[in-house]
This record gives sequence, structure tokens and C-alpha cells, in this order.
Amino acid sequence: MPTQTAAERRAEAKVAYDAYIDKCPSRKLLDTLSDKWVSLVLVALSDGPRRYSDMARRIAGVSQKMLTQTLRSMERDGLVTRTVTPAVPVRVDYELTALGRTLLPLMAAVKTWAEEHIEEVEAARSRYDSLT
Amino acid sequence: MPTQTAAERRAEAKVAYDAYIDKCPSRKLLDTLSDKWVSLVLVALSDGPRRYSDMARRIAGVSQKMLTQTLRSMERDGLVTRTVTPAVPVRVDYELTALGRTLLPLMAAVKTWAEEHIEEVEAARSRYDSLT
DNA sequence: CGGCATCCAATGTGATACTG
DNA sequence: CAGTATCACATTGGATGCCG
Repeated sequence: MPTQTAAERRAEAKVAYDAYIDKCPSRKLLDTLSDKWVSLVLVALSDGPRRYSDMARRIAGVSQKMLTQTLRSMERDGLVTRTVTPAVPVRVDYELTALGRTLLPLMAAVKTWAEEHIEEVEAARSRYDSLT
Repeated sequence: MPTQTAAERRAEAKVAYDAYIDKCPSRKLLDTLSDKWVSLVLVALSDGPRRYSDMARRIAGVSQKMLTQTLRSMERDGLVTRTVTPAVPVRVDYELTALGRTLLPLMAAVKTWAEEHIEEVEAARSRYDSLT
């Protein structure tokens, strides 16, 4: 499978969807991607498949409920695959799909931006809060 | 993926903050950036200053409350500036700061990704939902 | 015009307990 | 191990009304 499908090239040439429009499906998708945990899950899978418990450990502070919920949503959206290995105890691995890998660099960039600019942001907050 | 500046490469070489850590300030910043409206506001300001009412019209479906709340938060974080022109009626313009402009391409890319891949995502959803 | 304050319904989220 | 189920609680977000 080619990196970019014909459909993707077409979409890029002329964007038929506009996230600025309330009812546009892409708006809802953008809302989903803007979820608190999606970027962290995506980046956690950047190096290949990961077990559920690995991810829970990696993403400190995420509850079981939210991790499962986020992974289910991303699986449904075609961003990750879920592979169950029948054993005792059972083993479940998650992996990025081709689609998920196209999104990864974008979300990773945002995560990195946050890490690199947090000091500037904190300085701005101090300035803002010290006014009146 | 956007071009990297020298400053970004330098910061990447030594990241002091890690969004994977629960208590890390950058984690909270990432949460803030993952807000539903931040990306849309950011892109709405990509062409220069915009009046409050312009933005409300552009970002269909946003309530006054959420638009104001999002703009305040972004102003506090140093992403946008707020300029009040005393007149009757009053005029308020918002504009991206230098810091905000470094984040813009990243968020714009995510928004564009959503618009370009929504059809693939919807196809994946259909597949997922049709299973048992 | 560009807010802010208030109320209230809906949704999100964590803690806890339980299971194949 | 990798969930599911349930409850309690916090947060979100819209609607409304008022104001400089």
C-alpha cells in the first residue's frame, strides 16, 4: 500500500470538509483528536506495538477507564489495532495502523511543543496574573 | 510535517520536561492545548488580527462563553494578545503572539488532517460497528 | 460590541469492586 | 492481565439576562 492513496491526494488538492462548520463530520473528528489522552497514546505507540499494561505505566496518571475508553475510540476510528493473544493470563497488544502513523508526527509535534515552551508559557502566566 | 527551526532542534536535544509524567507542567499544558476550541481559534487568527465578533462567526457553533473562556486562557498563556479600542461600541481585536505563531502550524496541521482523513475514519467506523 | 454572572442540564472522570 | 460495571463527583457548556 502506497504512503498516500489517490483519495488522500484528491482531498488535499481540494478540501471538501471544513472543521469550521458546526455540523461537518471533520469538526467532530477534530474534537475527538483534541482529547486529553489521544496524543499521549499515539506517541506511546510510536516505537511499535505495546501491551496494555505497558501503556498504563508509560502514561502516568491515566485511569484504567480512560485508557481503555481512549484505545477503544481510536480503534474504532482506525488509528490503532487491538490484538488479543489467548494465553493465561491474556495478552493484548495495541499498534498504530497506517492511518494512525500519518497522524503520529502531528500529535508528537504538539506534545514536543508543550514540553519545549512550557517555560515561556509559565512566564506569560506570571506576567498576566501580576496585572491588577 | 512543519520545518524545524534551529531553536527547536536545540530544545529537542535536551528536553527537561516530559508530558508523560503526571505532575509535569508540560502535561497540563498539553491538556490545555488539547482543548476543543484552541486549534480552531489559533487557525482563525492565522491571517492576522481578528475582531471578537469575526471569530464568533467564523467558528460556527461556539458559544460566547466558550469563545471568551478560550481566548482568556490563550491570552494568559501568551498565545494571543487582546487589544481594546475604546469607541462606541467598543472594539476588541485578538492577534497571535510570536509564541502563538510557533504553535499555529502544528495545530493547523491537525485540523487539516481531520478534514483530509475524515472519510477514512468514517469507513473504519463502519467496519468496526458492523462487527457483531 | 464584547463581555460577565448565574443557573442548570449534560457529560466527563476517578475510585472501587468484580471477572474471564 | 486486561478489562467491565457501577456509583459519586467534578467539570463542561449552553441559555439567559444584564451592563459599560
